[in-house]
Amino acid sequence: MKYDHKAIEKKWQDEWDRRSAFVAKNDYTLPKYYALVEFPYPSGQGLHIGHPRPYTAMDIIARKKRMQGYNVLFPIGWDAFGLPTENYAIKNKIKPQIITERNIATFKRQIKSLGLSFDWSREINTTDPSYYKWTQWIFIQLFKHGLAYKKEIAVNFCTSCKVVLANEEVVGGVCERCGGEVVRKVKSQWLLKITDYAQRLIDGLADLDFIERVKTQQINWIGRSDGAEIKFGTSAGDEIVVFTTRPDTLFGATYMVMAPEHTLVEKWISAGIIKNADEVRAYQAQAARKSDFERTELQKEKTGVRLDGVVAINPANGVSIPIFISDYVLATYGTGAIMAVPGHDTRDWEFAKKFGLPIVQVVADSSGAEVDVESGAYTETETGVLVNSDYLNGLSVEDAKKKIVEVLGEKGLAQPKVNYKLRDWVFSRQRYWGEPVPMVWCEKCGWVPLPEDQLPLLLPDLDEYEPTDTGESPLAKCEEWVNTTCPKCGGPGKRETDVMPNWAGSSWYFIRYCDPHCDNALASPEAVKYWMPVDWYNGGMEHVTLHLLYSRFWAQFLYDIGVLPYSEPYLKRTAHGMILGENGEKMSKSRGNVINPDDIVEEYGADTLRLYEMFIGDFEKAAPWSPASIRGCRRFLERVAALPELISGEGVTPELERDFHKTIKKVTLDIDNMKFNTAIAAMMTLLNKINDTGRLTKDEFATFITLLCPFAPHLCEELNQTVLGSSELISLAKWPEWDESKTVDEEVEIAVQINGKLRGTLVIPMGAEQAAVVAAVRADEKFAPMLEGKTVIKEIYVPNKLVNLVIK
RNA sequence: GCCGGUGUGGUGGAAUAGGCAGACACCCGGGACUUAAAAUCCCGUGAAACGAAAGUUUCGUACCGGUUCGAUUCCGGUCACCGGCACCA
Repeated sequence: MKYDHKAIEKKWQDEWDRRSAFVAKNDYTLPKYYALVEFPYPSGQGLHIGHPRPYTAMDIIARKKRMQGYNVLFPIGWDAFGLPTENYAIKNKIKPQIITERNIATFKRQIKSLGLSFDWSREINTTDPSYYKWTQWIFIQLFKHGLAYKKEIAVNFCTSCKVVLANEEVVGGVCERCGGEVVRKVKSQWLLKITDYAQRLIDGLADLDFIERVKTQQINWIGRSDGAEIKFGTSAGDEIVVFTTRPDTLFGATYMVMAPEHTLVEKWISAGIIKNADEVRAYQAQAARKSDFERTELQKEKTGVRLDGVVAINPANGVSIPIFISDYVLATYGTGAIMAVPGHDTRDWEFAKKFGLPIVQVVADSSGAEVDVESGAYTETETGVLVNSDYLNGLSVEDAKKKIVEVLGEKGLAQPKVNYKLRDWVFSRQRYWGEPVPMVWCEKCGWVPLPEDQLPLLLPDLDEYEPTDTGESPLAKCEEWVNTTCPKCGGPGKRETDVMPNWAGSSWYFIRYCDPHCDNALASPEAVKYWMPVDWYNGGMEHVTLHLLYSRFWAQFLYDIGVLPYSEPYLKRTAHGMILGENGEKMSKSRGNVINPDDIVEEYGADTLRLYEMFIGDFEKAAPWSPASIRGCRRFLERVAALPELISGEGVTPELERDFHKTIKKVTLDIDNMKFNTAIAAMMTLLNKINDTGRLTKDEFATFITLLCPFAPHLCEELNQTVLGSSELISLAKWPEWDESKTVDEEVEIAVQINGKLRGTLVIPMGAEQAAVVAAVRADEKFAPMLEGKTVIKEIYVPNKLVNLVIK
């Protein structure tokens, strides 16, 4: 058969559509399988050559599961709210709705050209009011349960996008999206209390089949620290509470540091206690001006100001110690104040050196010997032993931690405490192209959520989307929309003008797929119970601390309020590696190494592109694009297309039959382990063997194209129809099974070693006994002379692999 | 600095409950077919040395060392690169 991919591919894509081949069945008695890929943001650039990699991988898994008899849900949709579309709208004076529609059309055409077995009847779009109605509904539930609240906070503000960013969106001190400068600004924002779920988000990971690097990255991001809170008295009468993970070192605390924003500073200045108030104010102002970027840049040199006129008292020994403010102490973590132990903390040591503060050693090495804390902090905790610490002397660090909290705890001065790095999720964006927050401000009632029958709260149709210079949302200009009545008291009210971040819609989309047209719930409880949780979710590493964490948080919340019957949405999570440019660098316009998938589909066909993206290397690792290598995949498919010429009526050959069983086993297991590259290599090897054999049976040919079908479905459908004369879809055929006994060869070639060095090979019957193998080696004309006159002092035999004779 | 990952031919990559390193493919070289080229097919292809040849030997999985009959795989140390976090007390 001449392999004309252009004629074949469109034909079968249409045929799959016509027969609704991949539509998931709503028969909840069938065994189900839910395979999920991260739905794309339909950007103006069109599909990236990286997209087909995870899509094809999950497509192969979905197709194989379907062929194995599962009712498979493999859905797709569009995560379409977001800044790039809005920025494009501003620049080109086109409505975001229209741009989004266009981009989706392009993406859809491109994705369809790849022959992915998505269930298009369940296509969703986060910007569709029937979808974001339920995003808004979830927000209201969060509000009703006290998990959404509005607060004046210092937020990350991108000066270029003019928008507030979540901590997760600030990368290296600059805006993740545009690279613009990020400054801190105080604004009233909606926040979601993800911190309430910090521990559950850690604990939940234990039983999930997530790849290890995803788990550790989430755990590190949540950042649990076990320690204690300790109260320090002051000469001003107020108490300073600190959080520390090293309460054992309390006797070594020689000064204290508070964040410049700490409320006590303000209180003491107003009370006239602080004598150098001007200096303190100047430092506060300077710290507030610094952007995150400057803070990290300037971190080498410690700065700070001593509060003159007030001292603290170390509760362990009653010693008076000075108090400083410094921006190396963060207002947002712990209590915003620390006890400084310069002998055993690197940061405190640097600060103490700079300000000439005393450095006291309270931990010695395991032998109890003094260590030098003048030239650097001693931070060893495993083997350290306490010294200069009264009743803690001689204890290990671990024991001392417990003891001191116990002793001070009795006086009410200390208690165990757990802290997390995770902060609440800043949920407001002062932009246009997002879900409106369904809340009304009423002077009398405060913030009031819209009643459910007023959802969705539609995004008004504007002509101007520019954010204002004050950082207010463009919606604020739309007075007829802003001014409304309070749903509670009927008095005048004003709508919230900020919109949700683009992480909102993607935090629950996998639930909507279960029942995408449901109009009285996120999805019907029966559908959710049947389809959820997602059996296998593949996505990028870049979403581990954002989307993946946020969506687990929402799922846990929805479980708590009885909407989801499972608290964890995804059973299994894997991550794909990036496709890099030919030069091994990340693909980008500026580097000029971008490959357009349309060109590849046009020249080689979708089947070749699919095959190549799976063959390129280890699925989890990044791999450079190679225009030369892709030809090898095309050649393989051409040889497959030529295979029918070899079909003969003669029976199977036992050797080839064994090769088939081995290949079925290998491909089946490799797909389950995402080892697509070796699965393809196995099929290539089998094809080479068929060509060497020179003939194969019709059944064997059918088996071959069934195995290959998930990888190159168009060609296999065509061969199934034209060569085998089938009117059924091979995409829905039964997956081949192997007979274990037929995967075993009768004879096997083993390695023969003498003194651990390879000396040759020997063919022996499969499963031969050690004595027989050694005898065969001794009798062999090649090995016998090597053994002559020597004594064998040890025989090592690994069945069917190797024999090693140690001689003297 | 901390956490995680990765280092294998000219290239992408195989092979680790320790057991014939380099599967499969790309590139390259030689040959067949062709007036010629492309395509296709066949053969070769880690390096070095010896040999007329079949072949033989030595070296070789970032580097140094250890355990073992045997190490790409395990252990200790070093270096390089990639990703994440980063004054989190």
